[in-house]
Order: sequence, then C-alpha cells, then structure tokens
Amino acid sequence: MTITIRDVAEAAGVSTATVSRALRGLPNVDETTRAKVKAVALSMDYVISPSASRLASGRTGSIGVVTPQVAGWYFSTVLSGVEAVLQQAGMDLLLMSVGDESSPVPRNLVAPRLNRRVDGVITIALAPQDAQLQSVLSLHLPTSLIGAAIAGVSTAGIDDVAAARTATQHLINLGHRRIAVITGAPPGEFFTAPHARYLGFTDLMREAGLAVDPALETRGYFTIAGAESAMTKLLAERERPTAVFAMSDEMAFGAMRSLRNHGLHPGRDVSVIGIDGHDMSELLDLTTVAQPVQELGGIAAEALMRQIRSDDGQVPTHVQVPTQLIVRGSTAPPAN
Amino acid sequence: MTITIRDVAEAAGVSTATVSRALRGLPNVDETTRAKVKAVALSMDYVISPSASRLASGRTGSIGVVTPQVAGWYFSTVLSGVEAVLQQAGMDLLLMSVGDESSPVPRNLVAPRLNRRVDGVITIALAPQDAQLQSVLSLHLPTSLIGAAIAGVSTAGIDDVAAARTATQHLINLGHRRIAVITGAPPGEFFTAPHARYLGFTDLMREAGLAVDPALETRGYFTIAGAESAMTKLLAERERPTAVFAMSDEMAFGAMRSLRNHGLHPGRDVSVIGIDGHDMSELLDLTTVAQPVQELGGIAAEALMRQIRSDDGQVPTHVQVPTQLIVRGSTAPPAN
DNA sequence: ATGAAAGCGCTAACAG
DNA sequence: CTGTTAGCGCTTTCAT
Repeated sequence: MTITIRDVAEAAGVSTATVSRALRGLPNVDETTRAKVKAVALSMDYVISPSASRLASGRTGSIGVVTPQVAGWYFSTVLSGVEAVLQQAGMDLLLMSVGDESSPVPRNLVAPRLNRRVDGVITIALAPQDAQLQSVLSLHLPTSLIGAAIAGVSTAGIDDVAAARTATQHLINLGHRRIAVITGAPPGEFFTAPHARYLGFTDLMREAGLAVDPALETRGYFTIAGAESAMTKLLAERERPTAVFAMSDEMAFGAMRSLRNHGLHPGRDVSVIGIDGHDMSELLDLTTVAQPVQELGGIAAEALMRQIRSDDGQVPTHVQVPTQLIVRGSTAPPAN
Repeated sequence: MTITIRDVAEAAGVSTATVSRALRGLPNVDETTRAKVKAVALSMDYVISPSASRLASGRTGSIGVVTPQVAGWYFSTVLSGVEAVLQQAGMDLLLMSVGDESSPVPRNLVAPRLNRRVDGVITIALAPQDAQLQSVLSLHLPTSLIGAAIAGVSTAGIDDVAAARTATQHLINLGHRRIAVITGAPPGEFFTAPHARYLGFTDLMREAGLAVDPALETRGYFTIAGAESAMTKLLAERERPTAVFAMSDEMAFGAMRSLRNHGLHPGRDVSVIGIDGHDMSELLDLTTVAQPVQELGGIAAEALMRQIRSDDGQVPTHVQVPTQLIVRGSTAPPAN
C-alpha cells in the first residue's frame, strides 16, 4: 500500500542504507547514485515516514511552542515570527497553549505532552517562576525564551525597564507631573514585563523628582476592558492625572475608550502612552514604545535551531532588541 | 537511559502487551493489574514514546492546521478555537502556514509536509481552487474546512451571502442609496468569502432597485492600509457614496481612518459597516455583522475528531453558524 | 562508496 | 485476562 524505503531501494537497485543516505544529503554517496535514487524516489512519490525516522534516529524534527494564549495580537505576532523560521528550517511546529498562571483551574503541565515529541521548546511570555515554565525547563531540552530572561537559557526580548523609562520620560518631557500608570499583573508577583516596566516607571519618576501617587497606580490586566475600568477609576480621583502610562497598547486603547466615554480627548485632555507598537496603534493615533514583536519570535527560533544543530552545549544567547518611541496624537503637553 | 515499556513490564511483572493495554485504557485488563501497572509506570516516570507508538499503530495523534497566515485577528482567533478542542482531545497541533495564493513567490505545497505526519487536517480560509487546498485534499485524509465550502468535506462557516445582505440591508434601511463596497480579493477569482459577500451585496442592491455603480467598487485586499486607500479613492469621486460596506472589519477600520484624515466623521458624514465582530470594532464604534470566529475553529476541530474516531467514512458535516448585526456609531442615516 | 543487519519502542494479532 | 511474537519503516554501526 504505502511505499517504503525498501521499495525505493529495490527499484533503484541499491540498499536501503544508500537510499537513506542519498535522500538525506549525507556524504559518502556517489553523486550518480544519489541522483538516481532521488529520481526513483520522486517517481514513486516516496515520502519518508517521520515516525520511523524518529524512532530510529531519536530526533523528532519538531519544536514545541508554549504560549499562554494563541489569540491576541502579541502572541500571534510572535508566533508568526517563530513559524517563519521553523518552516524554513524544516522543523514541525507543535503549538501548545497553557492557560496563564492566573487561570482559576490550574491546567495540566505541558511538560509531559512535550516530553518525547520535540527536539526543543520555545516559550512565549512565560514568567521565570511560572510552574509551566519550570516544568518545561526540567525537561532539559534545548529551550529558547521570549519575553523573559533566565540565566543559562537563550532569551529574546526587549529591555522592559528601558522601554518604560522611555515612555515615562516622554510624558515628563511634555511637562506632565501628575502621571498615572496602568499596570498589567500585580507588580512583583513575577519578575517579568509588568514588573520590569513598573521599575522603569518608578525609577524615572524618582529621578525626575516626581511622586508616584499610589492612587494613580491601577491594574488593567493587560486587557482593553480591564484598562478601561482602570482609567475610569483614575478619572474618579479628586485630582486627576494629566497623563497615563499604560504598560501595553491594548491597555492604552482601553484607557482611550474610557476617556472618550467621559467626553475627554486623548492627548488634549489626558495624554496616553502605551508599549507595543500594536497594529492598531497607528489607526488610533496612540503614542507608543514599539517593540519588534515578530522579530523576537524569529530570533528565538533561530537561537534554538543553532542550539540544536551544534548539539554540544552551545552557549545560550541573550538578545535584547531596541525599542522605538513613536509619537502620535495621544500625547501632548498638559492642558493647564 | 530512557526507560521503555519493557522496563515497566518487568518492574510490574507483566508483559509489555499488558502494559500497553493498561496504560491506554483498553479493555480486557484486570483492574487490579491496570492499577498496578499505572502505579509502576508513574513511579518510574515512564512516558510513552510517540514515535514508536506511531510507527507501530499507524496513528500519529496529531492534526495539521493549514492557514494562509498565523498573525492577524481572524486567523489567530480561529486557531485558538481549534487549539482548545484539540488539546482537550489529546491531539497534537501541527501548525503550517502557506502564503496565500496572491503571494509573489508560489510557496512549496504543504501536502508533502503533512503527508505521513498527521491524522487529519484543518484548513483556515483556503479557497476551493487554491492549489494548497487541492494538494491537501489529494492526501485523502480526514479534513475539515473553515470558511470555505466543498461538497464531501466537513465545513464550518457563516452564510457569507446572508451576512453581506444583512450589512447592505442595514445601510439601505437607514436611507442610503449611494452605497460603495470595499471588496477583498477581486470578486470571482475564488468562490469564497469575498465572492459570496459580493453576491450578497449586489443581490440586495438589485432587489432594492439600487444601482451598483462600478465606480463605487474598490478593493481593499483585506488589509487596513488597502482599504484606507480604497476609501480615499472613493472620496475622490465626483459623487461620493454616503455609505460604505467593507467586507471585513479591518478594511472598515482603514476606511474610517481615511475618513478621519479627510476631516470626515464615520457615521455622521459617511456610514461604514464591516463584517467580523473584530475585537477592536467596539472600541472604534464600528457597526458590523459579527461572526463567532473562535467557535468556528472549535466546530471544525470537533467535526474532524468525530470523523477520525469513527474511522468509517463518517458523513461530512456542514455547519453554518448565524451572524449578528451589531449596530454602533459608524452607521447612521445619510446627512442630506 | 555501499551493503548487511541490528535495533529504535511500541502495537496488534494470535494464542492460550 | 495475559503473554508471545511479529513487525511498523527507518537509521546506523560495522563490514566490505
């Protein structure tokens, strides 16, 4: 029924070993032989059996990508960067989503599902202390992290502290003094983007001699809706902020929405800045600190491939790509 | 080094066959034996080797998901629906992106990459005549289509004609007579969403006794930027349209952006309606015909699983989920 | 440069 | 209910 390497070997008048070598481009095969084998294989529509190949070689030819969610701008954009590189490297991409830590029902660990089926793993935005990430690391597979840094593991990301500083600096430069922040997760819970960005914010505020009013710190949970109510809460303050730093563009969108619902105009009445460089930020005229999200995925995937190919303990790489302040209409000098 | 089924068998004092049965929950195993085997396997951290299992059984336990792009709201949202179902079904998800047909360099066909490594395939928004889809179908694997219909294959989608009619009707009901359309791909090239939606539009216009002015038909290529310039072109017409039907929300966003750049206000000056129910549509106050995108992914995945489980030729299912008109500020009666 | 042969770790009859 | 025994289709020494 299905045609095997032996059929090809017979048809080509060589051994299965030679077919295997020829088709995989291994050395020590006469080029004439190789050409013939290839031709025969092609004519017979021969396709190598991955399962058999994997079993015999121990290599799976696939990479697991672990992410807290598959929908959402950031995740899907990173994923597309990863996918492009893996495809080009001839690797299969196994997608596994793990709810994030805050999910009510603790999902099963991914590690078992990853265990014997991938040659390496890429995680997206999993915090170092996350149980899922820990379980992945315990597999001792080549691993590459996106948006989180751990010593000894390849990572790709931005300098979150610097990005937050850039955003804050921009607001201060415009003349803002009363600046609110919409954080994602509670800062400090994990040392990851929210925490680092919070640090960058408070550091710079302190350096500028500005107070960080606890009443102006709210949580937006990295969602539009969450940030919208956070902003609404901020607007209820007796002394409103003149500017808001949202830790993600989507949260900035939510803040802008709240402003509009209150008859306020982003930029004119209250300045809003985000971090991301979301596809929609241009459309919504949002000032933001852009990060090359897709590129991050590509970088992580390439680091992983390098690690797998030179299967000795290749030194893990830590790539930090620059961010870029993009000024648009949502930020302006304070009205008063 | 790695522990195999035989280690477990010996430790448990049974044969490998029994271990295999016990662990997979097959019948004809004494529950006492099963419990013991499970305990031993657990204590030894035994994990079944997928490659070996696949080779021996012929089943891969994984599903290929073929999509024109992995980033983008529609695709990532569908994908998340698919992923949820597959994960719950214990299936691996192999993600493969194929550029779309319009890509300059014709990518390699996915079929070979899919060939012996999946038990079934789900395609997202691949048109019936698309060479990639054809190659997938030629594999004769259980297949489930999202956003495209082909007889004999399970499909999940919306009634694109009806959705377009609903959108058009809404504009007509508001009193619009001069209605423009921003299509995606050139209509007719493939019989899929763009074509069906175009049909719905023209049908209803005709029924309403309204002319479809060729000058008011433009292409937005399903992108924000594309639609923006399409809208700009429409605004240059001597006789501007009072309303625009964009075949996707993202194109509607682009149209709205163009309006704003021209000092016009969506709804007040020109009405805009889209199709999708994009996450951002609420934020941008866009009237749209919403489709349950994530659900479509789930439905397709479930249909596929059913097909695979009852491995006889399960009758393909054709699910068409309803859409819903969501009226927001971007549509209003014509100004004049 | 090529071939022979021994597995890789599991599943699936087939016996018992 | 459980064990025996062939493979599944390829890779990989080890010879030649």
